[in-house]
Amino acid sequence: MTDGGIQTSRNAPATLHDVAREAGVSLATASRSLNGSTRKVNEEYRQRVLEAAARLDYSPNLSAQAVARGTTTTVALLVADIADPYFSSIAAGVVAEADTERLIVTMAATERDPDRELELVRTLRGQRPRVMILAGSRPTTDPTDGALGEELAAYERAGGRVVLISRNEYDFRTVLLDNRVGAAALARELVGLGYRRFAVVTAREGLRTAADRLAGFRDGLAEAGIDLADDDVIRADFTRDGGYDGTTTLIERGLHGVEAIFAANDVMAVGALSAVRDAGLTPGVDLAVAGFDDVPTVRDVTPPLTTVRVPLEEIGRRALRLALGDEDLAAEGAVATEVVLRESTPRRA
Amino acid sequence: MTDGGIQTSRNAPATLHDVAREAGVSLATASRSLNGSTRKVNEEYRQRVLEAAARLDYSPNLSAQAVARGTTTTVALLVADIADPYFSSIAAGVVAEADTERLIVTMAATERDPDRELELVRTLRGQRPRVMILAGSRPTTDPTDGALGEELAAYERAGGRVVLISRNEYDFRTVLLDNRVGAAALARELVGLGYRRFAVVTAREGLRTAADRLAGFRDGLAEAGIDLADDDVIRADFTRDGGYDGTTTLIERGLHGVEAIFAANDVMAVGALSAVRDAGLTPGVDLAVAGFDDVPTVRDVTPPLTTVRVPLEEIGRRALRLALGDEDLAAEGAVATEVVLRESTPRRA
DNA sequence: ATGAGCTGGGAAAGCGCTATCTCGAATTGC
DNA sequence: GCAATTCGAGATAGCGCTTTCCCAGCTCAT
Repeated sequence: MTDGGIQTSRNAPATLHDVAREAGVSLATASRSLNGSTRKVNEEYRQRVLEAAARLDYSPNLSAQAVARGTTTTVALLVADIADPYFSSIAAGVVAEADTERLIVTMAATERDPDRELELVRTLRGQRPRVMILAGSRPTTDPTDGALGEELAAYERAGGRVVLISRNEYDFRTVLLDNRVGAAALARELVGLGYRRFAVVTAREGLRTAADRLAGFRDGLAEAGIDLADDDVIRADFTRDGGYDGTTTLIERGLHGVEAIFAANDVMAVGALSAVRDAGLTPGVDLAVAGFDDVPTVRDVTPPLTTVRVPLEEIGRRALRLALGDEDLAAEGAVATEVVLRESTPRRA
Repeated sequence: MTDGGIQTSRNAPATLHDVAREAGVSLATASRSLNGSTRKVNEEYRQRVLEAAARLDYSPNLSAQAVARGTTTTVALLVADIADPYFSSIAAGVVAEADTERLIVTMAATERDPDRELELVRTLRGQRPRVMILAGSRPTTDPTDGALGEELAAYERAGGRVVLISRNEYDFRTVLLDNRVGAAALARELVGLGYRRFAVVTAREGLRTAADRLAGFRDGLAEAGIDLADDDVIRADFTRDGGYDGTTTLIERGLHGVEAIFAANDVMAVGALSAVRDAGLTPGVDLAVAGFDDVPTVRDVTPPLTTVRVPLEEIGRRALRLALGDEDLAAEGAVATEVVLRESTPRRA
């Protein structure tokens, strides 16, 4: 063999069978000793097995266990984009909670493509995960024509548990964030600070989360008798660059008295901040900016960003607990959000 | 049964056996039709099987396949903290590359705890992943006393592939970033901009990556005949808050002429920026700040951060390709880094 | 003593697949 | 026209486990 190493013989990993032989007990006893089944096993035997396992560096084959038991210890998590702090925070929560339940998380990225998402669900279903968590909003109109819903339903029929994060489109358990209420509260606060003329930079038509936030913001303004002209709603990608571009567009076409920008999520808001600055204006002074989510970085941008706090990691944890059948949670309703005022929206003189 | 739903009978998922029966062919033929084995199967039969599979909403049980084939399609990825942009960027790269290879990624977080890391490796080994990627630096002194190395070696002996990212402690394939060279280049550039007195905010003793970056920075300064006093090296957590705290400490104890701070990674640098500001100074004007990594957010902080770009996502992709046996990569050596000068380190008058 | 009732180890039947092997039928060569 | 091949479907032996099921050896009440 061309394997250059010394003693690098390719040993197949030890099987339970090997352990049993090494310990001089039956396969059944070895199995029982190593995973605490309902049945007791003589302490002396147990020790022998444990030692043999350690000696052989045994590691149980999870696939085989899954096949034999008919159930896995896997959680599947789908997000739009792993590098986006919104999703990575949620993912961190899911992973943390999974860890306490000794579950393993498999992750995939949909890249905001419904077809991809559907395909990923199909593949991941093959893993027979105990739970499947889908984060990230879907288009309000579904180009795959309900195929995703059917796929998920089939998965649940087979004993799986689906949890949706912030998308109440189908009839599955859902962790809802109060996008609408949060955005309304933000609008109210901004009005309270003296702002009267607003523009909104949001996602292109058809993204549920973005739509709700816009609607909520309108609600809040309406309470104060302020109307948001359609012209003052700019559509762009739901990303940092989208925020930048949308804001640039807004500024170039002329602000016409707009005093504050509401960006439908924080990464857009951060882009907006940079766009404002690049246009030669001072964010917070010439033009206020507010976002939504309170992702970790927004307290470190300048000026620190006013936003609506969403407990992202908690949402991840909650999604998993919900899937695992914590019914208290199911009753609790939407996750509360909280307006966080920072210097990007100073009180208006 | 207490199942409240209409027609929500809990159907076990269809098995290949069911598909074969439905299609009126043997198990073997069904298997061959659904995954294109080496053997041909009559087109008419194939169609029948495919249709039956669709009708029954069949999804192959990956665990069973893994057991039967003796090999999985899984990649295990260990990172310190999923919500940290450094790791989430790398993870995004791994996931993207895995996707093109039709591999599934399972992710876990070590939370920078070597014991946890070891335990996670043990658990994940049970999955028999094809590849195991460990990102994130380890202490230079290993509290688990080489146990991790042994565990990984055992895993490789059993046919797995280990890839380390930015940690060349063991004898496994590694994606090395040129921390030392990058930091030296940064130092050189800063000197070129007119800076002469530096402080470094870095991780506590014993973190490889941080140590290399410090050493490199010293190298670069040394070329210009500048010495970095030990007093001017502040140790703190390798996180945003660590950067903040370390910088605060530095400022409180008196700057004694320090003109620029080098933070050993970007999240620390971002914390440093905030600390400078909170101390009543203007970052970039009163005190320059530079970081390392070029995580996405640093172009949006104010002033935009000078840093050393590390192609994080590319590193993730590369790690996986390397594991999969792309030997060209193995020969390529460390990943190149590049100094990116931004406004947090303006030319000194 | 005796038989009913526990204990707890071992044999073996799966779990849902893949891959080898078998073997009849169709194809080919001379 | 008949043996020698080739082809491809089906039976079956695993893969590494778990979990019945069986049964020997006990204890204990009668």
